[in-house]
Amino acid sequence: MFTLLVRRADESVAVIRLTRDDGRLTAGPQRVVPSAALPDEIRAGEKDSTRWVWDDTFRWYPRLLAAGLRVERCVDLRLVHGILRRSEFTAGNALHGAPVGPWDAPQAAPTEADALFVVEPESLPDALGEFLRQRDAVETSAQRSRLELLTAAESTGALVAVEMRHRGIPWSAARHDELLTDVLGPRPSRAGDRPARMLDDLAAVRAALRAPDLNPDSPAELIRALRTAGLTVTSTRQWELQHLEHPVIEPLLRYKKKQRLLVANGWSWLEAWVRDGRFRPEYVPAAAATGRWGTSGGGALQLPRAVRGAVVADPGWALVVADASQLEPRVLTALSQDGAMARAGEGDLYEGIVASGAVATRAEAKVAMLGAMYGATQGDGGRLMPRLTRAFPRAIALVEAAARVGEHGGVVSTLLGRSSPRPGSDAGFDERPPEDGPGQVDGGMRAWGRFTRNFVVQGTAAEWALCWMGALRRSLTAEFGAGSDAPHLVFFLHDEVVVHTPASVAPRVAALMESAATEAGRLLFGDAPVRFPVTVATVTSY
DNA sequence: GCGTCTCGCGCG
DNA sequence: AAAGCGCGCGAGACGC
Repeated sequence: MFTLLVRRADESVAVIRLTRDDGRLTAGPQRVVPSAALPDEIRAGEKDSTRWVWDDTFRWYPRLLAAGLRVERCVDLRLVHGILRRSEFTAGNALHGAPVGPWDAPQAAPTEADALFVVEPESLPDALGEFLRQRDAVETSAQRSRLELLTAAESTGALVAVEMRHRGIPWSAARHDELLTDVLGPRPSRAGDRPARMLDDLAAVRAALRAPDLNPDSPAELIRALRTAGLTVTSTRQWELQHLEHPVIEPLLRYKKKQRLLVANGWSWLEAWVRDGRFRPEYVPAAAATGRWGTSGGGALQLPRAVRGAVVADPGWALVVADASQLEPRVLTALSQDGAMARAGEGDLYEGIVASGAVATRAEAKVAMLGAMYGATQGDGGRLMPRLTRAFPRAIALVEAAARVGEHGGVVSTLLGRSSPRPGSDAGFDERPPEDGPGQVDGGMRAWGRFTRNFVVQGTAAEWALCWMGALRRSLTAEFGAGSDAPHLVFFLHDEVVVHTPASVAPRVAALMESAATEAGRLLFGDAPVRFPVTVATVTSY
């Protein structure tokens, strides 16, 4: 049922099968095979539907994919260790609160498929012992089924992360260049020169401020020039500038917008990150404490809408884009079992909140919900809180309780058992919470309360998204296989997925995305009367 | 000159 | 209309 793979110092691989005897997990004999025999091991294990156990998916899986292999299920010991060590659901177990060790190492950099001569590092120490400790922590937990689901979803997520990088996002460099040229003007022949359509804005800015040598890219210089022109500003942020009355504002905001596009996603970005028609960001599971993923390389987490048009399906293929509508408030509804909010969410959640009479407009409903989940105290969000509390007492009580725990240095957990770090500690367990006078909650602790308030919602939403993606991956494989001509995930961003698919089967892919969302809701929340609708669009360009 | 911090802004 | 969560990145500012 499990097969542990351990890479040894000489690059051979130890293979250990683990089976269950009278409910006890026991390790069979260790077989050592040369690296070159690993593909055969994988093929044989996949036939038996084994679950591969390894130290770090990012060390193992890129090479397997490069060799044309695919793995259905795994246990990523490093990721699971990170969950179990912090989880409140493992309290009392040896893993709970264990000191920082080799299993807390950051994710291994993915191996380039073509770097065939790089020496593979040996596995993290005592993988078998670590796996048995993890199984013990899960199986003795009072919340075993939730931890089983979370650790399986986390590990499947790691497989998806490596597979998405392997396939890459189809990216049209020509289309990207057209988009840039439309907005900025043609690419300057000399690197470092500003494109033509920025020079107009630059000249207008300099003229309006009577500062012929101004470099608006320097906030310090810009703020001095704005003050000299009689504008009382404390920063050069867009939202502070945009409501000022001065001839410089319009060209300055235009300039800043273009500068941002040029610097973050301009031609140098294209050259750095797009190869052979594919953009391959590295995904980092659980980069955020809440379990949300991060990315590294190319800023895939922040692809501006302005350049998404450069994501273009291959000829004869399509992109099926799905996003979960209003995911976080729906997760809060299900977590808190707030009946009134569940009724409001039968259609568009924000319209439903308006219909409940709590607020007057959809925009207010949205601001109020975000304010509740983020801990707004001022502005429209803060102002609307009392009305939201009256209309949806259970939902609001849940986030308020999470905030109180954080304000007093405590730990909160997601539905499936990912627990928040303690304040003042990156690693999460190694420092005591700051001294907290009786009844006194200072600004720092109030900020931590906003973090724990949001943690339960954002973290549980991340769990839903992992389950959604895992269910989608499974159904895609079941229906279409995993060949190079089969539909496959190419992008994931918190509550949004993109599948690249032969156009002929796009409608079927869209249906699978919707049923996977329903399945994710059932996995987490059983029969709770909360819908998780997804908006699906089939396009040739994202 | 180099590493680190801060700002500003893109995304959810 | 602006203030409240989670990220990554580039450029400039700053400290050594």
